[in-house]
Amino acid sequence: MEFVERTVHIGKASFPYIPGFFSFREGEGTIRAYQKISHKPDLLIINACGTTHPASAGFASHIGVILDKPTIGITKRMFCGRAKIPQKEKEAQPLYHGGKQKGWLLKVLPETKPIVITIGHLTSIKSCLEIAIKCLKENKMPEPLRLAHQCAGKEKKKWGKSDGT
DNA sequence: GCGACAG
DNA sequence: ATCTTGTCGC
Repeated sequence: MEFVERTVHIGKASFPYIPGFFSFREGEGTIRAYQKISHKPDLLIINACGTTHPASAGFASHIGVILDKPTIGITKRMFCGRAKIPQKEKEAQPLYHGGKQKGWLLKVLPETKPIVITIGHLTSIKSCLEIAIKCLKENKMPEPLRLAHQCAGKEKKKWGKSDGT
């Protein structure tokens, strides 16, 4: 796995952060940043819920439908769903919601809370975990997400705190 | 029942 | 997300 490209969209969020309505706040900025990408990816890893959402379609699913692209949702904590808490390093426990398994809790590193991996759009329960694991390097969060998050932080400082993506 | 609640 | 220093580990 190697870094290929990075694009950024700067803009003010036009909607407040309300759990359950994440797409309204993050949707526009995400789409705009995606449109700038020259080398379109085969799949997107989104820092938000996938199908483990009150409406069974979180932001990761939403963005997948709009772009007609496979997506996986990865977050630091569960928004909804039920799962046993993995204790051992590299242990994965199934995450259920609405009577079906829709993701996993993965204990990436010892001494840290497990990350939440969920099916977003056009991905299977098996592949979402496999892909997430392949994207892990030496940090808790998968490399693509870690770099994107780091980049967002720097851009935010550069452009002042006008509240953005 | 109550509180918490993706970023 | 944001508030925030020094500190620990590879």
